[in-house]
Amino acid sequence: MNPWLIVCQSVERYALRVRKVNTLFLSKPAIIERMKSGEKNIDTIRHSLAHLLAAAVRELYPDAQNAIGPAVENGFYQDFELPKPISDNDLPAIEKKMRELLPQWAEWTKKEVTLAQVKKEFSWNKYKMELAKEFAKEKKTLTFYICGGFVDLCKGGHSTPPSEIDPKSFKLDRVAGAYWRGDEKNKMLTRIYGLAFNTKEELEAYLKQREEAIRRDHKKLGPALDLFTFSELVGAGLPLWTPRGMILRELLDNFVWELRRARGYEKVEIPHITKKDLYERSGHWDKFKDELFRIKTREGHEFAMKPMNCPHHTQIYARRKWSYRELPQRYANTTMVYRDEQTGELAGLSRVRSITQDDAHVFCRQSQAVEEMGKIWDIITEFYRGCGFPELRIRLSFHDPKHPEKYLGTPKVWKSAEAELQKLVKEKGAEATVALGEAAFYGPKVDFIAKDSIGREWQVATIQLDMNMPERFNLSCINEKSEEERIAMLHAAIMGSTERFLSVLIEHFAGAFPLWLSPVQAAVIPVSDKFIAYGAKVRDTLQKEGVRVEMKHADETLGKRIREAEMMKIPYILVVGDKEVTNESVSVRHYKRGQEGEMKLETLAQKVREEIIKKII
RNA sequence: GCCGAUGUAGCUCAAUGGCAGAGCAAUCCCUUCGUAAGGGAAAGGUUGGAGGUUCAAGUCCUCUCAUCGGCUCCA
Repeated sequence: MNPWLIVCQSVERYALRVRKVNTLFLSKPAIIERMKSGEKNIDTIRHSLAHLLAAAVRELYPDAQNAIGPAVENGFYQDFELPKPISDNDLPAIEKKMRELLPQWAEWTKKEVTLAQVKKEFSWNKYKMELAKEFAKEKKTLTFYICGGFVDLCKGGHSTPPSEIDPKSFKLDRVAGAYWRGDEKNKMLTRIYGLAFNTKEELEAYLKQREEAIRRDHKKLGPALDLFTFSELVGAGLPLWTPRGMILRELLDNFVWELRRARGYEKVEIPHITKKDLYERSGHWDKFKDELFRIKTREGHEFAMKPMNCPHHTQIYARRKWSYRELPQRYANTTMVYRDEQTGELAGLSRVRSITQDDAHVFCRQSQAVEEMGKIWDIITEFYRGCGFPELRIRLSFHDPKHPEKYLGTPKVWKSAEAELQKLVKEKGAEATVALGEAAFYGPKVDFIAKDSIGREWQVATIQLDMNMPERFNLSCINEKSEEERIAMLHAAIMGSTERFLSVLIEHFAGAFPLWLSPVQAAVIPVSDKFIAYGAKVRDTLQKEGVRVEMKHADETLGKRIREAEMMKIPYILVVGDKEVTNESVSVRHYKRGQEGEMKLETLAQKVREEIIKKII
């Protein structure tokens, strides 16, 4: 297999894994195209630096075997099997060696070789040998690329001589583990990541952006703003929600519910456990048994914590026979699901074991499916607009017509559903990319991708058409001809996972939420405790308007109390003293707009109320 | 789960194998202040947990839990 393919596949898997769609990732053909063209570009520089890294490591650790080393987003990496583990602390020495070698790397030499020649040159390196044998089998030309006396088995893609690379434009970043060829069953290699850009300035800009991302990290900001916490006693991946965090969660959930209610959704509720029978029927027991938290009753019966809600919801639908006139049935349910994720995968709120889903399922005739999807679409766009993501990128995940066997349902059903989805996109005046082969086996999807304030893209919502569940649970309605008709089912989560959505939201706003979402919307600060009575009046007036407001007592200096309110990112800081008492006013300081001066209490209350209702960002 | 790193007071961080410390927060006292840190006192610890080496362990070793960066997986 071509090492580039391995790289590209792992890059794609990475993108999927974090469900973060990074525009900087090049598609597989694009990388290969650029490598082939040999044009001077950043990828060839990065690729060359990977060779240089291999050479430096081989000099410092003569027993090291280098595996593959491609260009990736922001830089490059090289995998090694090392006699002794190394850590980030060893990177400066390797980096120094790279810079030392750099001037000697003035020219690339390409040499076509036979398998015998590879065997001779790389007898010490089982990874290169494995690749070479495979290429030979596939009748590919084997090539050596030599630079600065360092020979590597490589497909090519080097234009700039490394000696021309600015030594300050690259930097070794970190050490990580990676499986040989990305396969869990294979040996774990040591991967050294490097950063590389065209210029020193670009590298510095990237490092700065990364710092910005760290500043916004929800794992730090969440506890700092007192939104959630973790406990070692409770366990990894099980966030605990504080009063302030709960305000946020409820506001978001109510918003979703408001949008749903207007479109005919009804609330349902389900237990968090079930007999295993439900998942045996749905097919999840077999396929996902490793990820189920299982429970054995004292009588020996096996139960499981629910990892999803659809099977439960199907049983609400299945409680009786339905006339086609009563469809669609739309069930909404915000509830937690539990998945036994691998500990190494858990990360803040982005990946947890107790996941809140704002889940909804629509049970409808197949002929109604696209119209219902349109309604969900509207909910999604309105919701995300209200949360500060005015523009969403849309991806239609369709089936791969070359492999009809991989999908449930007839090609005809797929074709017509997909054609209608295309029509829907047009009706909505949206643009969408079509991703063939990205559909679930049970139906096509519409995926929504949001861009955050520092340019990162996140897949946030999806609408899925499910032709599998109705089949497995024999869900139907009685149609006009008095026949049993198989229905369709839609999965309609808006936030998807509340936890994951909050992680994106916290980072998007760097914790400074829009007014309507702020757990505390205003802080009243009396200049001294002579003004506590008036402060209380201000607080009560705003509270009557539904504003979440706190008063900060005067046992600390004014400056300090303002600082505390600022650090908690409270939108309105209202200072009251002599002048304000006389004028029935407040002195307004806004967390984004700064000092706003004196304002009549009445005027402020009205203004704040309006800002909340209109969900101004 | 795998590779690597980290874990000291609520938070941020000190401490050659030799008496576990500072700032902030919390508490109490003084201060009553006009837009991002007023002053003082007292308190806060089984150094994540368990075991081991040593005259002596925060420091070295083993196991374990948690966190971070990756890998693998994800309905």
